[in-house]
Amino acid sequence: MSSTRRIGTATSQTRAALVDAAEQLMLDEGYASVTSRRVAAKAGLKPQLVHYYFRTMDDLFLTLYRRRVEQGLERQARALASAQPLWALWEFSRDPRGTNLTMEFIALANHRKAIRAEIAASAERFREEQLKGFQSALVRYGIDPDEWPPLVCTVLMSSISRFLVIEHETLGMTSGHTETVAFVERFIRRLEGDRQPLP
Amino acid sequence: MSSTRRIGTATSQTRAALVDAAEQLMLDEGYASVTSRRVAAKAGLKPQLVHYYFRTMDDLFLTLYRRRVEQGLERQARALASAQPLWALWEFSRDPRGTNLTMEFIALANHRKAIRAEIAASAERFREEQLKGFQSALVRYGIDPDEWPPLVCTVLMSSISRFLVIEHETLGMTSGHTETVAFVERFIRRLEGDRQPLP
DNA sequence: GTCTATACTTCGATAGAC
DNA sequence: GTCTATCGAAGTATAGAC
Repeated sequence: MSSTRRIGTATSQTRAALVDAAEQLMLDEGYASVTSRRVAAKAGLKPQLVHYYFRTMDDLFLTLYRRRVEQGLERQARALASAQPLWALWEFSRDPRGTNLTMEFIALANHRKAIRAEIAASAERFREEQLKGFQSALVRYGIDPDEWPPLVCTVLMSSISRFLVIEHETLGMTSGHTETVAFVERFIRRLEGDRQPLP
Repeated sequence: MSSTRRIGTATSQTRAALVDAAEQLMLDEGYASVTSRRVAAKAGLKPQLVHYYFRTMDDLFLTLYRRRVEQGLERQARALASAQPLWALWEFSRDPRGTNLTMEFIALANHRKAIRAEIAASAERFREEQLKGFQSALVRYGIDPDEWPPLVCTVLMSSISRFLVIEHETLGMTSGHTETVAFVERFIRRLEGDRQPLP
């Protein structure tokens, strides 16, 4: 299948530098700016090196994406295992950096099938883990699952946080944001009390 | 300022055909596929014609966007003026075509400042109109505005509908969707009863 | 007013030098 | 194992022919 060319070890520092540069570019200027030339320039390297370490640009995107998913799942797991899982997940979901990257990947997925499949799969994993966390938390708080199904709660929290971040970070919009945040946090506070400072 | 070149009347059929082609491309393959060459190919025209009718690609994007905004505001106004404004707005917001295009433009806005400003401005207009509609509707239904602020309701409905459309249309995800839709519609039904078929 | 010939830039990717 | 010289295709945009 693959030509005998290229090897590029997985532990190479150059390789890692290229992934870092790609991530930064994607955040700063969008996925369309993540080209072999611009990534290399940002890392202070020659453009051809991108194609040495990654057979195609899709390879680079997938490598970057998987690295992010690992970090994200780990952070989410820590949030869900904490003393105030709802507060922690809400804060985690509102982190602009994560959402901005995710949105870029979703836009990218629109015309890159390999990436679309990867994102859909990982999104399901995030949701599954969230669901487990919400289920046990809501039971613990004595919430009636018929009135507030845990699955619905995870979808609601994801959609609200994502939407606010997109509007604010990408468009600079703010109208209705503080009110909506206060609204959501009123619910969380009823169940988990005030947010406790982390150790 | 502008060179003496190009005129391209606003009523030209060729011009309209290019905008149509751009819109279709954007929906089918994402904004990155909206290039002068591909737009022209889709319309069965020479690539250079794009630059005759639109000085830059940004011009084309803005023309397309403004056309969509006009249509969207009109449809939203009709929804809000109808007998069941909450049902109508919920259905309007869940229309995949509108959301898909909007998401593409938001992604595009990430690295095109002229477009970012335009989108932010129009998003505020949509929200303002929605707020007015929700305000009068919720008053009519006897809802306590301290418990359910109309502004928060508009943000909630927008975020949930957008999010579901993105997940479903772009990623093919469905987990939790029917449950969440049912959850939202239970609220709407309490206020407006069953959805009445349109005349 | 409408369209074409053409310039210039940047893209992804490969073959081959060290 | 690492990097460079180079190619062909595609991008935006302009000047000028009809």
